[in-house]
Amino acid sequence: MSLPHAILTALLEKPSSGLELTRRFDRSIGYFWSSTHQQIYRELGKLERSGQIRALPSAQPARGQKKEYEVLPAGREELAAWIALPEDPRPVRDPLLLRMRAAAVVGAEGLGAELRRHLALHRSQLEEYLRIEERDFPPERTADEDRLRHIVLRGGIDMETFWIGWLTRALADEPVLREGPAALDEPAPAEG
Amino acid sequence: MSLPHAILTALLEKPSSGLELTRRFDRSIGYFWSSTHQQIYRELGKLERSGQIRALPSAQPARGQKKEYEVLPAGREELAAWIALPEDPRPVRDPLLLRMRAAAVVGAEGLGAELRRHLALHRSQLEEYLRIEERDFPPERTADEDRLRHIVLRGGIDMETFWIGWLTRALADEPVLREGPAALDEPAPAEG
DNA sequence: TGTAGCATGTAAATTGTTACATGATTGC
DNA sequence: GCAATCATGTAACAATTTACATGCTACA
Repeated sequence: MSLPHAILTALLEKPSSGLELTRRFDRSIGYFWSSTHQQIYRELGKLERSGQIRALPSAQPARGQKKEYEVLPAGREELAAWIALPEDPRPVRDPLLLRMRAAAVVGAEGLGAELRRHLALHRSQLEEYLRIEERDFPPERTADEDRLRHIVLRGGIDMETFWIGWLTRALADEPVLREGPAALDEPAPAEG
Repeated sequence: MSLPHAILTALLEKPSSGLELTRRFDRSIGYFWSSTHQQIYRELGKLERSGQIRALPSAQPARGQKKEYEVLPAGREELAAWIALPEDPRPVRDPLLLRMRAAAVVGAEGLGAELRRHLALHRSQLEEYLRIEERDFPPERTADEDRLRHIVLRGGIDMETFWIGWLTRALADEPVLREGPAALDEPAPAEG
């Protein structure tokens, strides 16, 4: 149950409206805690009612009107307390690993193509992380927050590297995953 | 939405009752698709009503009585079709990375201890996977299903290895994570 | 004035979690 | 008989996803 904490973190980094938060949950914060605008608006309402955030005075209370929030002391305290709270790693729940296990009983038809597709996606995500690293974390920076944020980004980099390595090795080692994605002289596969 | 597929896979590997499935979702299948008995019973009901599985004839329909299920052809087809279905990797949602990002704005008090705790948990999980690998996948085995299941297990091994590497490096590099679990000769540091 | 895009929301359905309830079987 | 354990479930709630609804602003 970390969505409120993700929102508090984002708002401490920079006071924002719901839509601005939504956009930041598509990059930045969103790289390790994804969310949608529906969840965000609902949670902003809860956080406001519980006195952890407030709308900036300038904001109109009308619908369709931009409404910016900032974190109150109670919210900051809640966040600091949460950081130290013991919480075990989530049990893994990964559809791709599950599909491969299923393939062991009903056949790997079509799985090789999916692995190659995922490999491309992870490579592209890794490239994006590396661009961000180059842009935001030049070697000379040493403020505490920068170093911690850099470690977080390295988490993303290492995770993508893990997927790329695992997928590459699986495809290289395993003959049953080597079927072509579609014959070259057939019409292009439809995309939805 | 993969729980039904996880159950179909588990039942194809071996027809089972709800409780037996629950136990296998605590190890084996559960290493990459976790679930609880409540979800499992609910889903078994749905799968039975939709004709993808059936209770074995021997099973009594009484409460408290063991009831074993097996997969019907429709279930096997559904599973085979699902394997080839394009499905993007889930967006990451990791509380530990989020906590570190939060620590960059409100301070890392207590976070180092959590990282060390997680490091120990991941090391122990890795050891378990390596024991399973040694026991179930000796070098000479070469059946298709065994090789695929071995690749899945290697996914778990590589993932734990990634976490261990990232945590180790973070703890080694970052001074603000080096606080003791509680200072031995000081009162607990106040935090504003 | 109409339409595209910005911005904030509501509603419903699904999925996942936590706590509890009930019946059967086994060993004492 | 009774307690422990096996086994199957219900109920209530929380989190997440998907689809839709509404109001504002700019601009052609």
